[in-house]
Amino acid sequence: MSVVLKQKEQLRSAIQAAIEAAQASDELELASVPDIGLEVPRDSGHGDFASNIALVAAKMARKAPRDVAQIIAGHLPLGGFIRDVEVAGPGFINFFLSYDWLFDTIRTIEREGQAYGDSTQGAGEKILLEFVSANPVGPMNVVNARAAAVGDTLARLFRAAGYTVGTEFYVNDAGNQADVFARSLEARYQQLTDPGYAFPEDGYPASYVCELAEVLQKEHPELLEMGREERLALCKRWGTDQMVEMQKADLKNYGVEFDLWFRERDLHAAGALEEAIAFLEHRGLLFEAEDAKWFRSTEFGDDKDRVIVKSDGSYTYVTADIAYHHDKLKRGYTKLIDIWGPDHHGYIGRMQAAIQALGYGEDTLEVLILQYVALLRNGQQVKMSKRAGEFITMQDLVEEVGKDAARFFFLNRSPESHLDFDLDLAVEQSNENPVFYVQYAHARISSILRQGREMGVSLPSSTEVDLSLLAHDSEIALIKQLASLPEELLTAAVQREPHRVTRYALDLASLFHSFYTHCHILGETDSLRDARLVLVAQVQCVLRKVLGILGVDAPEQM
RNA sequence: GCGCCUGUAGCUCAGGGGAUAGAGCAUCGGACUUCUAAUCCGAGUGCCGCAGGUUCGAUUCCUGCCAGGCGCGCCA
Repeated sequence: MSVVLKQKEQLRSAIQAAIEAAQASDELELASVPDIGLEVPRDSGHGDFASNIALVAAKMARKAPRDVAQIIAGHLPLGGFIRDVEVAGPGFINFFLSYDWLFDTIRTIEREGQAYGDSTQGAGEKILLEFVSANPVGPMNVVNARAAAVGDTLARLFRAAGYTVGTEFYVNDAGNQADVFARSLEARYQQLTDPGYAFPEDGYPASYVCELAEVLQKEHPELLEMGREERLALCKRWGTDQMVEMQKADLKNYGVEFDLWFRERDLHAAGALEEAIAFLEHRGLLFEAEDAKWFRSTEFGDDKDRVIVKSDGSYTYVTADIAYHHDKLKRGYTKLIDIWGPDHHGYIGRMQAAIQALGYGEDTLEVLILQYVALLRNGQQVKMSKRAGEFITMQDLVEEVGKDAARFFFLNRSPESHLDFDLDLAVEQSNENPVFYVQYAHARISSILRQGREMGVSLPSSTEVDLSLLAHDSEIALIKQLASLPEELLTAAVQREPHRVTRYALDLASLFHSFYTHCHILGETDSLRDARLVLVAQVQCVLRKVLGILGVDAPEQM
């Protein structure tokens, strides 16, 4: 259990005992004791912890909140771990604790290292996190980049929270768009020998298709000898494979590696669509109308029923997706989380319905919808046109601003907020760029420890130093921030809010920088120097931990 | 028309039933003979979109409205 939780539990029982004592002496009359709320106040002047118990209990006690607080406070034992108590504001009870819990925090981090902040909350739950899943017909865009950052960091947060996690990229290599792409590629291939060859009306005009055609010509010169159908099949297979490899490389370059790249065509080959259809048919959830086969998704709360087999006998996108999600569940995952772009939110209802039709609870599938990303340059929104092949790809972005800045920027916003990505700011190697601010804190600590070693001062163990020397305001604030990590990480995971981690990292870096200017280390007396060395080593450990969750490098020097 | 997201400082955004609503940037003024000044310290800024409701207490929760973005295919 985290130090903070342990502290809260102790306080809770102390408050409970105080209330009981007050009742025993007839000062307070309560039919029952409400939940005892405890929080770490934003303003450190309000103590280490504060409780609103008196405000909540006031009505039941038929007394003014401040009076209730006063009575409870009067029964709290001082001198032990509670250093001081005050009643403040509308009736808060503020607790000032002895510093032991802060020193405990330092020792805990030293003992747990990179495991500090982890929990076992998620034990027993197997989460499958599917994200990005961009069509294998071209380069990824900036929303894909946002999804990649959010999904990857969520996966890391889930692992830290004790969940078993699988990450997957669903490759939609069997649908319409793959066919359009194949025809485009085939046409560009033909045009290499026959410039007059017609390019499909709905084809992809972008130049990467031409470049791909040239590679294809070298690797598969036999294509011209084939029949058209066979030729298109090869273009589709080979072309989407090329795109997948490119996407894989781009994502790796961005610090994101999936456990599994799941091919839609494998589902088709395995007969999984037919199997899913038969399953639904067997449960009486399909019907025929207008020459097509429909899934009665309205049975499970969807707006309208959905076509599963088109009148031409082919399948819709949702058919394959049902089969895919069925496959995930059959692999033993207890929770499916999909991260989608904003244009897919209308799709949630039918997939939720499908999951229930397959016999699983309505909480099984959770869909997180990201919002759009607008790129700004010189304060102006960058206009993009996919049709014209003019758009900034994920790779462009990573090349321009770097992996660390890109990830940090995406993760610095709540997932559901529309995001303005300022390219000029992200690329700036200056104090304006928040990612450097955090990395700089890490590098500064490395530098101190390095110079200490050069001076023959090695890092002592917390048991060898007098931690009570850490009494400066900036030191106390810093340790409190370290103490709050476990709860922050857990909340970020449970609420699916990775931006909490960037905020935590920025706050920690800020507290460290402030400490750094107020407190020297290597020039101080041995005992103070050693205590501070232990402190900054733990700060560095935590910085490395949170940067690792964000997928951002923790440099030794800058 | 229906659905989703958003509306908080000049800008970009956090926060969230409770104490004086925060941060970064921008603006202004300070701090380097000492561990990295990519840093720190200080200063000002707010009908928390509007109107009702619930509550001891609402910027936060509920309802309605207004504004911006997006979606409502036998596309994916």
